[in-house]
Amino acid sequence: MNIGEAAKSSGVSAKMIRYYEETGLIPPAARTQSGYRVYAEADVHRLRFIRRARDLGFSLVDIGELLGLWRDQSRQSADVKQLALAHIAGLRRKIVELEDMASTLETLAQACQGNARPDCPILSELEGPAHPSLPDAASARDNGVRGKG
Amino acid sequence: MNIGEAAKSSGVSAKMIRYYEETGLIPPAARTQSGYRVYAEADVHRLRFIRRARDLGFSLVDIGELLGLWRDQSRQSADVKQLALAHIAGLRRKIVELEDMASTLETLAQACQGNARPDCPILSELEGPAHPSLPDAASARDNGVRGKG
DNA sequence: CTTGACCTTCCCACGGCTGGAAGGACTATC
DNA sequence: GATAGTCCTTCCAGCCGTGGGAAGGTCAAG
Repeated sequence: MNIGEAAKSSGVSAKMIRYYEETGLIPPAARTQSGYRVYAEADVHRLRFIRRARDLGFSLVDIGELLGLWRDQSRQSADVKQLALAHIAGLRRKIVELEDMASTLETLAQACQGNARPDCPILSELEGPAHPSLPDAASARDNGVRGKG
Repeated sequence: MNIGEAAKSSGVSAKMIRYYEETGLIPPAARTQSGYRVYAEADVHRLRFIRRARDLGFSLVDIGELLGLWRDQSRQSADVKQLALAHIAGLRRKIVELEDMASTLETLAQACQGNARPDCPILSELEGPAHPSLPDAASARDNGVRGKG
């Protein structure tokens, strides 16, 4: 099975498969005499695992650990759970942060007439926090949670 | 005022100030004879504007537009509002996406014993959606929250 | 034999920074 | 006025995960 087929049936692009191999997330694929990468069902299975973990927002480092636990028959489910809970906490932090931004902006947008005149509370707020009645803007910007941008 | 002072009093790092200048977000600063950048209060004011917009999650491209509107005395508040509303929509989309991830993971984590034994529904879910006992968790992921596939 | 689809490696770009190295400029102290 | 220490300058490289594309090799079909 060539990389294209493996990509199609795993949902991971060929580019990404090569990248994952290069960074050591997955072991080097077998090769044909001419240098083409060759994949077996087990490899595709692993790629699908990675894809699903990405869909759940895990970083590649986390996924490396998850793969290790997956392969380890003597693993403890507590270790997996801990990883998951830590990731959930990161997601929740990020959600709160974005929620703060969105709600602040919504308050400002509601106060903005949105007409042909220049005066705008959104710009006033950005200009300076001279509006004591409005909620604070969020301060931290990124805590490492992967989005899908 | 040197770049270090401007950085301190605006909350934007010196590195960032140079970067913003390089990318054209802000105009080139004045220079001393020896090449040091020099900043006036108005420059710091603009940097603070940028900082606050970043805190609200605006991209640098968006901030460029906001700066243009800010400077433009004949602006229409409708234009500012439109920008804000588009950004809010983006934030909300991302929040929903992260929320889906978090809730799926929470369902899985709750089903995981978290003990010394190896069996773990989290890994089972990642392995393949062939888990009839947890259909809700599986479908939450499939519901449109995929980034670029 | 040629066409076209695939594969290979390689580098570049994105956003939004952060860090560091090499070297010049300034200020304070001896 | 030498020296130390802190600031400033530019340039280069990396982070994360991915897409894009060039230049060239390989393979199957017509």
